[in-house]
Amino acid sequence: MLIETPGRDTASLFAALGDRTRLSLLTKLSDGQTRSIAGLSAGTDLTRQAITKHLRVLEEAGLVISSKVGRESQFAFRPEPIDDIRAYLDSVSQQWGDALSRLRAFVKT
Amino acid sequence: MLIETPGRDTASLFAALGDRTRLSLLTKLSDGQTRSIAGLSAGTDLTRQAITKHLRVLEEAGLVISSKVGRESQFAFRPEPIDDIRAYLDSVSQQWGDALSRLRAFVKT
DNA sequence: ATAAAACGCAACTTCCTGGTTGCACTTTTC
DNA sequence: GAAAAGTGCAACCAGGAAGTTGCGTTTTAT
Repeated sequence: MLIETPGRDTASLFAALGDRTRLSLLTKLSDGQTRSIAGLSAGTDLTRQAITKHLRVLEEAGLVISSKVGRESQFAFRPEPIDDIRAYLDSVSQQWGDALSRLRAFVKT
Repeated sequence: MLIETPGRDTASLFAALGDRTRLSLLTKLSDGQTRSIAGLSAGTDLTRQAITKHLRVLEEAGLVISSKVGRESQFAFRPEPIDDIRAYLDSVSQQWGDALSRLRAFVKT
């Protein structure tokens, strides 16, 4: 059987999560509450602009969605891409598990 | 309840996976077979050195382990960190799920 | 109607990343 | 023992990422 090469978007997904600030933003938003940029910047030692950039990265990865409400733009968590990541982890884990099984069978012989 | 901020190493784990080349290397190695740098470089359009650098990144993240055997260094998949990633995804998903539950309960009232 | 809040855009800086090349070193192989 | 295979190390380069500052625009509040 062919080894399935992971899609390019899977890598970008991981890359979007590969930053402490973004990870923390996503963790906050995962409680289902919608937050503005100012709200997400409060309590951070970063600039509002920096937070904005990170949010755009998360949005491009599909992990977050934004909509303008009045003068502020609200961001919300979007869980769908998480499944893609799980799918990759599962495929890797399964291959690894299969290898272990074969190894055990071989040793027992 | 406090929102648990993800550890800094979780971010580096994601970062290590946030590259197509590294993702592909890890996918190959996840079949349990040990491979040399030359073996992993074969079939790639990249230099052996580039592959080496990627392998070092994976190794620092703990996703791979290496050992010198004669003149070549063998790399093997290391599944433990995968659980850390799953743990993060689960925590995020659970928070999200809880939020949905509360929302449904509220609407039904 | 003014002031303040919340944001977008753009320029700029700094640092990291992905990648290459060149060379030296150690093991194998013939 | 000489050639070839497999690496490691260091320098170097281009481009992208993270972050800041400055300024203009649109809403909201007083």
